[in-house]
Amino acid sequence: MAESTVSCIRQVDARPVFTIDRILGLDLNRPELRNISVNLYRPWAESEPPQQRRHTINGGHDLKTKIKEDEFKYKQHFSESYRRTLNWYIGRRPRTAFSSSQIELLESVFLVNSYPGIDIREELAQRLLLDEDRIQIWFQNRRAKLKRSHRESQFLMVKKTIANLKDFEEE
Amino acid sequence: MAESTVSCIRQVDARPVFTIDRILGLDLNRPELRNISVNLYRPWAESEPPQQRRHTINGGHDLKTKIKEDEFKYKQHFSESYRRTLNWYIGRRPRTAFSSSQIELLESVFLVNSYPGIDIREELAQRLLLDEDRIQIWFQNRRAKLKRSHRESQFLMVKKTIANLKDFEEE
DNA sequence: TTCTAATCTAATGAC
DNA sequence: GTCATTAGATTAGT
Repeated sequence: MAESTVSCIRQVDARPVFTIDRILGLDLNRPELRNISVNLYRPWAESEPPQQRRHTINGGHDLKTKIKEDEFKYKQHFSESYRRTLNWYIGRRPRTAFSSSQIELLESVFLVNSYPGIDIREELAQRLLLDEDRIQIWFQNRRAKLKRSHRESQFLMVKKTIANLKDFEEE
Repeated sequence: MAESTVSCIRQVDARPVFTIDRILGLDLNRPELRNISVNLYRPWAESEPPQQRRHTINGGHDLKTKIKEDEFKYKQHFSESYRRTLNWYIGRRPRTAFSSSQIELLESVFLVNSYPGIDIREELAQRLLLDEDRIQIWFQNRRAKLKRSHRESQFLMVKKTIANLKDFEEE
């Protein structure tokens, strides 16, 4: 179980009272405090990775930067398999391509209810042969898109109004 | 902000064809569901809402209690999604973007104590020039993140074990 | 390039 | 407090 991880933290936790100063005084660079790693759950990664499947908790930034550098370095030799490995390394789910019929159903549901509960999402997932997770993400992104379009139209309205005011002044 | 809410509702007004039967339960078009005003305390909202305050603090009731009561009263007329829309109309707190140095301190404190008491939270708030509220929320979300990663790694372990068992059987 | 699936996390409300 | 879910901001694939 995660018992070991938990107890590790509890151990540290168990110390009596901390002031910020004391915490700041701690040498966080000590090896036992660094490289606290976390196994990420990547269900779409089918086989065992060639490398260790570990990301440091807040190492995402450095990791990404490093990967970007490598990407630039090897850009001309960028093969599909290398990209796949990179993708796995970063740990991103492969992009799902919805079919037009799937989109059609999702859009028609969105028109009526842009916040489907778990029951509706599950039903949709079953009908469309997708994970419920994909459905949820789709609705999240769809709502963001709607909101964006509203913002943009509002902006246009304001711009128009201002333009009209200017015309009025010039008359 | 009001613009998006209004057009959200207008969309429903258009009454498109329903594809999933369960959605039919929602009828946001009923007039009695509209124009329900509940003014909440949103100190970060720049201007006062145009309506009168319907809830005032009086007697032994605090604002939250009173709002809860009214919410219960109207619950039968209140669809979940309408309530949500209403809340967003009233306004969320703008998302706080922590600086990397703020995150750094927060993380270093989290490493040794993931449940800081009010005294430490206040001290952190003072140092980081943030509200104590933000600190508390940050720790809540950080704990949730840690827990999630634990769950995920456990799941992965189970998957691995099962895979190993299969390999063993096939030998 | 644009559009959008995916990710991360601050904020919220239910319990 | 946890937990699920949201919005907002971003990253990255087609």
